[in-house]
Formats: sequence, C-alpha cells, structure tokens
Amino acid sequence: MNIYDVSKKAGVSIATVSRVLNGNANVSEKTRERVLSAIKELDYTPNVFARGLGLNTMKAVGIMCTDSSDIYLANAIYYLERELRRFNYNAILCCTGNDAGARKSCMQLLLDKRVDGIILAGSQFICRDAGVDGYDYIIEAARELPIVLVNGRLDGNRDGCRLYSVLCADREAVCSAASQLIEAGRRNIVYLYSGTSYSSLNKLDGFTDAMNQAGLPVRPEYLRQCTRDIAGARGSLEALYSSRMPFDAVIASDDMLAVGAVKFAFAHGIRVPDDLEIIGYNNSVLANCTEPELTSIDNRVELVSTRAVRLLIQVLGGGSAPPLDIVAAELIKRNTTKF
Amino acid sequence: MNIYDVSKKAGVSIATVSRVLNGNANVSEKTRERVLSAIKELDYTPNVFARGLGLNTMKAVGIMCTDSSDIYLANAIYYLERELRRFNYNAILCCTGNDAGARKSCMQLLLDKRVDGIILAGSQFICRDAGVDGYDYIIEAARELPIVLVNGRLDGNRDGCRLYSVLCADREAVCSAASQLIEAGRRNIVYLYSGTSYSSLNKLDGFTDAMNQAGLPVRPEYLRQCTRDIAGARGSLEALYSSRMPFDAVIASDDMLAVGAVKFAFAHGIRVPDDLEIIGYNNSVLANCTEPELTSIDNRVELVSTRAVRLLIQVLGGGSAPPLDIVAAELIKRNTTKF
DNA sequence: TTGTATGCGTTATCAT
DNA sequence: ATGATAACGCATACAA
Repeated sequence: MNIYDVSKKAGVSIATVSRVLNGNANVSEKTRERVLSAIKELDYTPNVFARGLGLNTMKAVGIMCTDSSDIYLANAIYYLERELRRFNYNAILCCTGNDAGARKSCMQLLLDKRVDGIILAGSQFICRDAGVDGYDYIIEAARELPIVLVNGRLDGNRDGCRLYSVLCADREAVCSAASQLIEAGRRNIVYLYSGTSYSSLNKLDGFTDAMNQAGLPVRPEYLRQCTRDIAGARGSLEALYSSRMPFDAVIASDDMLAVGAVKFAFAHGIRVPDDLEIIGYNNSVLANCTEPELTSIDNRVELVSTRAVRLLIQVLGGGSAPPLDIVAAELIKRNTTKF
Repeated sequence: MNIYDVSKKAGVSIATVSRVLNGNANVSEKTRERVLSAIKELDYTPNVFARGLGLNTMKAVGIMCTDSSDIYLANAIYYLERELRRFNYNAILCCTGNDAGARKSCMQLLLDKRVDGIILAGSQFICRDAGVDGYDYIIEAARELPIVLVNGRLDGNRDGCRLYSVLCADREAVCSAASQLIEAGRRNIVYLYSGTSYSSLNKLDGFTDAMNQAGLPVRPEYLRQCTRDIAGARGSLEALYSSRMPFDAVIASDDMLAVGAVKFAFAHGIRVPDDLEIIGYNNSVLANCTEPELTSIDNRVELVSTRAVRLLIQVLGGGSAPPLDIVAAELIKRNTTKF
C-alpha cells in the first residue's frame, strides 16, 4: 500500500498524489477529489520513513527530563505533550536520571533519531556542579536543532545556536513570599532546599534578597539543604530544633519538603501557622494533602510548558523567538500561613 | 555525511560499511577497524529514516495513557521508558484524555508513525461504558503490531492478534485488605472509588468478595463513587456522615481518595485509626503526606511496568509470550489501620 | 571477504 | 495542471 497504488487507482501520477497529500495548489479540483477518494478507499497513509528521508523531519520533538515521575516534571510533560500534539508533533520521552553521561548519550540518541527539536524539562539540567564545559553537549546540539529549556536557563546568544529558555521568576517569587513573612513579624525563617539546580539556587537567592532588603542577617544554619523527600526535610528541621535554634517560619523549595515541615510541627505539637508558618513551592497536589493545607508558590507549569512549545513551534516554522521568556509565579494562600 | 562518505574514507564499499554497522561477521578485522575509525573520524551516525525505510522499524514504541500527570501513570511511564531504553527502544508518549475519539486518533497516529509496538498504560482504556465495539480499535491495531495493556485486560486469544495484558491482582488485594478489616472487627466498611475502569471495578468486586465471604451484607450506600480528587472523596463521606449512616472503615481505590477520608476524619474529630480505619491504593507518595500516614495497597507499578516491557521486547524479537501476566499486590501497613 | 546493483516510498525538480 | 524522474541513505541479494 503505497503512493503508486493510490496513483494507479486514481488514474494519475504519483506526483499528483504527492501534491494532493501536501496541499499543493497546482491540482484541479476534480483530480484532487479523485485522489482523495482513492486515498480513502485504500485507507492509505504515507510512509513516515520515506517522507522523513525526503524532508529530513519526523514531526517529533524529544523531551528530556531527569525523572518523569517527579510531580512537577510529570505535569510539565503532560502539558508539553498536549501542546506538541496540538501542533501535530509527537513527543519522544527520555528520562536521564542525574548522571551527566546519561544525559549526553540521551541527547545523542535524540539527535540520531533526527527529532525536530529538543525540550529539556526541569531545572536539573543546569546546576552548580556542572563544571565549565558541562553544558557543551547542549550548546553543540543547539547548533543542529532548536533546544528549549523549561525552567532552566542557558545563554543562547552564541552564534549558530538555537537555544531558548522559558522559566518562572522563582527568585522574585521566593523574595516576595519571604518578605510577606517578614512583614508579618517572622524573624527566624528557615529556607529548606534540596538540590543545587539553577532554579533551586535562584530561589535561595530570592530568600537572601528578602532578608537583605529587610536588613536581617542571613544565618547559614537557617539555609538548610536536605534530601529531596519528606523524611529528609523533617530530619533537617529536627536537627535544627534539637540544637535549640529558634525558628518561626519555613520556606521550602518544593511542596514535598514543606510536607516534611508540617510533619515536623505535628510531631512536636508546634501549632501551624500560629507558631510556625510554612510555605511550599510548586502548588502541587501535595499542598492539598496536609493538615493544615499548604500555602504554596505556584510556578505555573502549564503556562511555562505551553509557552515553551509555542516558542519551539515558532522556531521550527523558521520564525525567530526571544532567547528568554520569563513568567511570573503566584502565591497561593492556604492555611499554613496567617497573612 | 552518509554511508558513502564513510566508505570513501575507509576505502571500501558501502556494503562493507553497512556490514560493520550491523555486526555482520563477514568482515576482516583489518577492514572492520578501518571502517570503525572512519566512522569515528567523521562522527557518522546512520540515518534513521533510510534505515527505517528498509527495515520498517524505528526502534520506538508508543505509550498511550489518559493523563501522564496522574501519579500512578507518571510512575508507570517512568519505569516503562527506562526499561524500553534499556533495550534500545525509544518511547513516544501520547496522552489521550478520556475521550474515545482521541484514543482512536492517537492510536492511528502511532500506527502511522510505524512504531514497533504500543503500550496502553492504565486501566482507563478498559471500562464499563466502552460499548460492545469499544475496543475494536485496539483489536484491529493488535493485528498490525503487538499491543500490551498495563493494568488493563483484554482478551488476546483472537487469531492474528498480538494482544497482551500485564496487571496487578487488584481484586484479590482489596479482598484481602477488606477481610483483614473485618477480622479486626470492622463491620461498616465504606468502599470509595471514582472511575469505572477495569481495575476500578475489579477492586470493587474484591470488596464485595470479602463481604460475601464474611457473610456481611453489601449495602449500596456504602459503595460510594465520587470525583477523583480529595474534595470529592471527602464530600462523599460528609454526605454519608450527615445522613447518619455509621461507618468505621474506608477502603479507597486510590490514595488520593484516602487522603480525602483522612481529611474528613480530621474535620470531624474522628480518631484515625481508632474510630476509623482507612486503606488507600497505589502506595504513592500521597500515602506519606497525611497524618497519620496511610496504610496502602502497593500495586507494584515498577514490577508491572518492567514486565510489560520485557514481554513486548520478547514478542518484538519474534518470540511468544503469555497473553496474561498477573502480579500480586502487597499491603503496606502504616498508621491508618490498627492491625 | 568484498563489491555492485536494486529496492524501499516519498518529495521535488524538471519538462510538457 | 500533470507526468517523468532524480534524489534521499540505507540494507541486502547476488556477483565476484
């Protein structure tokens, strides 16, 4: 079942069939209809490989992420795929984990597959310990096809590179949230985080911004890094607590960690939000699970993901796009804060 | 940069290059090395389209699901993709939502893309309101390529179909859990569920099994269907509560609903697990978020997903496989139950 | 062991 | 408006 069968059935040449298939105007209405009905009758669909061979495109983009089961990334992937398919692109998913080598080979795999573009979902691709040439594989790839970072940032102003970043204004969001806690009278605020990704460090900066603006000291004991799970967050606060360092608020870089904070408070009979205010990040489903429910910073996954795809589509269509697109976050107030 | 360039550089014919590429034994060690070094020097990678055109395979499988942001499905997708890539297959993700038409067009899209196989992830593809010919699109597709249902079940014993189901013994799991509650003295057990998917109805059957085995009546007011979120679950229990129907245990078809049950209890000062025992399903991260933490049935996403891929790989390799592969669930005891 | 030639199913460039 | 034909880059049957 190929284009020849259709051309035979319709009594035209394969060129005409191809023209109909690709919406070429140079076809009379009569023949177009004849061809279309032949296509329908034979239930013909063009062979992607042959088409790809000629056009060098498969109408697919690669989505790379560290872990698609992470709640934030799972949402990002959902929105990315939905938007991509809206533009008739398929999504090829690649979970790389945190190993640098795996990332490179994943990227290479996608390049070899001749995808039309690549989306790097999640801030984990840009992190402190990447090293000087840690992003070379991205830069190089961006010379071959457009690459969009979702919630990560890498400068795309190098010549010959098509590298774009779409992200949320994390720093400003945390700064604003921290400022509100300070205004509400909190003085001993803990900042709880896990990774050293671009986004994570950015949030941390936002926290210190707020402290500086308020003229409050940023004490290193209150910047607490822990493993990325409930127990890690809780444990970190336990340690601080037993060392008798007072704290009256917690800002977490992820709802998961904020859940740990709620559990810590519960275990010690500390009242939330009266004695301890807690703010999470991502505004994920986890924020609705605790008691009281978490106030959380919404970093707009859907919006960011959608814009990332739109941007990519535009570039794939030969258009241009700004290398940086920043979306504002939104504080969703629930019951772990008083303001 | 193609196979001709490599052959020129290595001073051999393209046939020899192809042989080296495909691990054909009929190449002398000397020429093989010469070719390999030429490949490396030119940084050559074969064109997937040309290769696909000849072999009619793209080393990719489609993963269809209703919603990749659902926690269970997100996990399934993660494990599926990981295992697929372990066997050098890429994953093309397609989220269909709940619309039947979208499912069919998604399936067609994947068929047109000439994927090597398709995995239908999640029980939502098989559901009560599918209608008599509701699965025809799956059956027909299975005539063209192997299809594996993850956590759904469709009979694959039709001739010419390669249709397989890998799933968890949900019915037995719920039956066992309910039986344990009954043994512990609970008499008024609520079964809380949301969908009418294969898996969902199966769990419901497991619940009635347990009641029947214990000689207890299955009262329809205690089989409560609600929307698939925390508020829905909570609301459903509120309704039951205000109608003064006593209940002392809840089994939920999903951790999300169980969270709603915990919240309901908290709101009314009902002690968990003393006055109300609660059991969730999926053993997801949500089970760790509540206070007390949820006892939950672990339906082994990782195992099921991994086995599904292994089965598919086997079939793709020309081997045969059982049409049905069932994995046992496991009850993870935490603090919303007393036993 | 190696090379030649053909087929795979399109798209696109010419003619007509 | 339509048709013939040359790419596209690989695998492979067959020849040497």
